[in-house]
Amino acid sequence: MSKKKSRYAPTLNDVARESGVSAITVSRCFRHPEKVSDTVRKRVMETVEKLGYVPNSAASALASRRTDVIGLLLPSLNNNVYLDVVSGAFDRAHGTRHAIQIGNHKYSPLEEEKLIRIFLQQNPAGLIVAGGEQTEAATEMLREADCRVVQIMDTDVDPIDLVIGLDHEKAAAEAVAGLQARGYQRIGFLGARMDTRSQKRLAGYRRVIGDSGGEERIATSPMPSSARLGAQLLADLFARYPDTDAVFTNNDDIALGAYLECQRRAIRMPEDFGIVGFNDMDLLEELNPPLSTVRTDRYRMGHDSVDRLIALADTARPEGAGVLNLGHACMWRGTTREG
Amino acid sequence: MSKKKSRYAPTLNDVARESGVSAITVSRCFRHPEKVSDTVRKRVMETVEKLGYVPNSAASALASRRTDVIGLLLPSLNNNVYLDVVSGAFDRAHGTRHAIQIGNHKYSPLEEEKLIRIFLQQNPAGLIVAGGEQTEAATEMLREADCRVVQIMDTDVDPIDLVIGLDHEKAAAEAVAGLQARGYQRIGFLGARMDTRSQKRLAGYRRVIGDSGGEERIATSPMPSSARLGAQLLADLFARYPDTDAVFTNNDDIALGAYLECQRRAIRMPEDFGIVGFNDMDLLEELNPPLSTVRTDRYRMGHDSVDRLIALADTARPEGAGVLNLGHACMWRGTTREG
DNA sequence: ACGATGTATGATTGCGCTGTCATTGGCAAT
DNA sequence: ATTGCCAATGACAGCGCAATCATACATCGT
Repeated sequence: MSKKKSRYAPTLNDVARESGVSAITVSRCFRHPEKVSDTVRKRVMETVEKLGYVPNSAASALASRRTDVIGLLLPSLNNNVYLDVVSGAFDRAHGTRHAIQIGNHKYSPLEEEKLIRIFLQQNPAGLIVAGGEQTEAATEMLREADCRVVQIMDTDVDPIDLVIGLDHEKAAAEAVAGLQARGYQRIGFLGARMDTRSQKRLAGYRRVIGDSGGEERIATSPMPSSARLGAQLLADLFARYPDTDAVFTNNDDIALGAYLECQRRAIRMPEDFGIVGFNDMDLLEELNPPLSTVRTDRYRMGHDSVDRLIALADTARPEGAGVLNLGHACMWRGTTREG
Repeated sequence: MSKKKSRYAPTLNDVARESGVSAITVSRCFRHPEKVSDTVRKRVMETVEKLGYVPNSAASALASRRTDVIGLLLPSLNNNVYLDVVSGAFDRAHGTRHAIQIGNHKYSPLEEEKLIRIFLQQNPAGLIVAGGEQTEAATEMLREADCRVVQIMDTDVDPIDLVIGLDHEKAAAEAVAGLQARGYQRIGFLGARMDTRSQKRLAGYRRVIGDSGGEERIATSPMPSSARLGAQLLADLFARYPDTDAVFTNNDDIALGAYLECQRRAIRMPEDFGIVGFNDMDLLEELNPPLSTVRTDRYRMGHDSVDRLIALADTARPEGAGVLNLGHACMWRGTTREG
């Protein structure tokens, strides 16, 4: 299975010679096609096809001091939420000259700072960062960066260029208020891996419970989310507050665990117990009864981030800033009573 | 929100001047640290730290004609199976100088060929490709490539360098035989998106059913997998073969759909009906009853691929080839009778 | 008809780094 | 002391491309 030395790959010069133009003209056919006459461009592109020429991105990056890479910094890759973001980002980048480069910092701000430094050194076309937990230094770097930065997931962060996300506290508050409106009175909160967004959802829960003079019933864990953990958290909550009649959960994994724990205990949903999850994973709707949850559009966060970055890439600096709230939707289904 | 021009980033020369050595020595501190004396390396690294120097990967790639990028070509990003692969790959690459670059060809061999061409042009440190559905041209490129290629997912493909996967047909055959051993006699197959691997699982099913003189009961769909589709496929199967007493499914999404459809129809599992899924998603075990399935180790496929590529990167060509079968394990749980 | 303006193309240069080969100095063997 | 060798370091060139400036030619208005 020995390998041949990779054959001499054609360069810009080869294409230029073959099509009887200068190298820079070939380069222009890729970078600034509008500056080349149709006849020449057509001829060059035929040669490109014929020789199987593919631009060397390293040389291009070195000479132009920029790349077509869009960095996507995520706190986790073990989570369906971020898979959807990734999926949206790749779908949008597909077929463009842009490539998505993922970085996974595993919820570590220090690791994130390191990744930001590395990514920025490569002069990316843009950077997408999830969440607002950067270190001082990281924020500073992003602010000074020579590329656009999109912050996704939350809306209540200090915008650098563009923010695309949703209001987690508001979404949580709506969900909890919705439970109350449906007649549930002793509502608990179940949460895992209490990162910033989870904290915001908890804050939303607290606000509504506080406003209505209710008692806070909270079970959380620093562990990553899972259905198993959701079941444990519900068991924990019942041990401390046996009369709890509903829970709002941090996310759908936890909700599913709570749901299954209720089934095990033969607790009737929605009559005797209500559950609302968060994110609206696909399978929830298939359950019997289908699980109520708060729908969020992670796919679009990834997709639109890349879309905006591509659109803004060659634009003058100042415009295009702001906050884009993708919103949320409470999906009241079978695990909650009629409103 | 206007941005400052990115400040002058320190280069190799800056570090060299600052630490009183030549540029090439600084370069060596990164690329070949063993060729630099401890004292000099320590001094250089302190300067690197002090100036916040980060190597310019484009310049490095151009000069050395190689990059530290490992390409990971996948057929989908909407699938937990590949998320696990990605997760494993990123975990292994984390903290090394290697970066993972994902490509998503959406089950299109032509798209895959295009991606392979683009990736190879960048002189990657290695390439990981999922599945064995390449075009002729793609296979040829991989064979001639100047880097190691790891083919993952399957084991029964023609190895280029290294193959890491499992035997889908055998795994399916074991699962179906296991159902028979547990007393199920009229076993169906449910499958979605019938890609190569799905076909192999179907082949395993057919072989066992054929060998035992049973009747094939197959419901498939070209659509992507989902719980909803699983429910539909089971309904379809029941419509055609009402006396079916078990199903082996293509994957866990389909299995989950079938499972929920059984619940809806109040079909008792495992007494009156058996289900075996494929892949062992986390949540299956939490169901009541827990879903039987075939465990596969996608995380390790991603992880070990990167591990081998890093280990082999600087190694002479010929060794390290072969097939690594990560195996599988039938998890007999609550949706199948005792054996 | 003439310069003014614009459009298409080319020549030169250097981006930051590393491969290659050359040089230096220290040390063991003779 | 001389030779040979190896480890440590340096000088230089060039990787493939695109920014910049220069040039040739066409088009237009007066």
